[in-house]
Amino acid sequence: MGNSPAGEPGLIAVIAAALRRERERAGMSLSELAKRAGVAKSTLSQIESGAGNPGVETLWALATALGVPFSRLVDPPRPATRVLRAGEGPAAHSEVAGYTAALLASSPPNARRDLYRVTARPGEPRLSAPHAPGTVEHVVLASGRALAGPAEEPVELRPGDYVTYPGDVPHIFDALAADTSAVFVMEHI
Amino acid sequence: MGNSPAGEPGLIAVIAAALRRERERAGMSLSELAKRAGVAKSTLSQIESGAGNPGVETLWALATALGVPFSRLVDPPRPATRVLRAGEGPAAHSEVAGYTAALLASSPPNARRDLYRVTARPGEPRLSAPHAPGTVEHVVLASGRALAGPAEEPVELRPGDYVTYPGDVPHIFDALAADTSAVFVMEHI
DNA sequence: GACAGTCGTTCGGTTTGACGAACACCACAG
DNA sequence: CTGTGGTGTTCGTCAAACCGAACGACTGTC
Repeated sequence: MGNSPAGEPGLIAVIAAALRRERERAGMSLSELAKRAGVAKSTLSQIESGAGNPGVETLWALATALGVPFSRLVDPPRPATRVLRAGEGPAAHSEVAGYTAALLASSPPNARRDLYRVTARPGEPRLSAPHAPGTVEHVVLASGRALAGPAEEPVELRPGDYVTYPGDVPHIFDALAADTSAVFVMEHI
Repeated sequence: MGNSPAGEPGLIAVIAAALRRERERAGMSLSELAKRAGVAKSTLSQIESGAGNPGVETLWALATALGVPFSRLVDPPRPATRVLRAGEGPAAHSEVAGYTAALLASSPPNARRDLYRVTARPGEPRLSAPHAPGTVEHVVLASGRALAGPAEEPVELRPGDYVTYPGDVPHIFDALAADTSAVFVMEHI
């Protein structure tokens, strides 16, 4: 099951560390967490010590007992300070007539939540095909005016307005004024 | 391991469905996926049929072979359309002299990623104490001018500028012009 | 000091997940 | 009709995850 490219900690090591970290953050003892999760504390002890390959139900029980999402136990963190100026062309950006989308940030692995800056010219509505099921989009209008949301029932936005909607249906972003810009957050849940 | 509140599908059923869905979306046969992931196809067959409690390493191998994040196999989706107007006071908002922060969206359980809209008046810098370790903040300036980032080395932002930095150190947001507003994304990774 | 209450660890026994081979099924080439 | 290559399934074996109990260590309380 070669998923440990030498340098990396390895999956179960990550889980072990995350589990202990979250447990201590929650101020629980090993015994207490084991009891709450309905797991033998011997099992929990072994998992935290990095032994073996726990079953998903076991891990799930522990995660919910800790009150944290499952993914926090498997995806490690990662910080850093980064600046991107208004004009700069970032990692990835798409551009069609009068519409530019700049990818500001995305979370590994395989991008679960992406942050975009969008600018659009009026008169050229941007219709997006449905994304993967479970996707959700958030839009905050920074300037101008726009029509955004599901294609069937878009919402008119003014600066500061916010709308969220499922991303797995066709959706639209249509600038109604010059200098229209917005911040997009796209979650892949 | 009572994690199936009657109405819900149950964890392993969710995994089974998600696995089959993702596999078919990737256009892979059961045999092919099994081989790529280094898993016996009998094992994969049983998992997809909803049998038993697969190990995390097995699931991880399948997820990476499918090219999808681990969490997509365990966390089911959830949509909804919601609008919040610029002036509206939403779910939660803090307000100190000349500084308002409105919580636009947060992801359950226990908020892993929050979306804020912030407006600030110049001359009243907002210094935030460190958040939980692993927190990361993203800021996109919508209007005005501001100094934002880690307290030791803030960055001057103009409309459209973007900065990201660790949230577990003291950080600052200082408006430099009237009508300064920004969009905040706070991740708890 | 003796006791009760934690903490987290280690030790047999039972349950069960992962494996490989054999299986039935279908499609197509010969 | 008989291979040959593909699908996804079921079977028996073995390793291991999970469990409960027993363990030593450490902290109070009477």
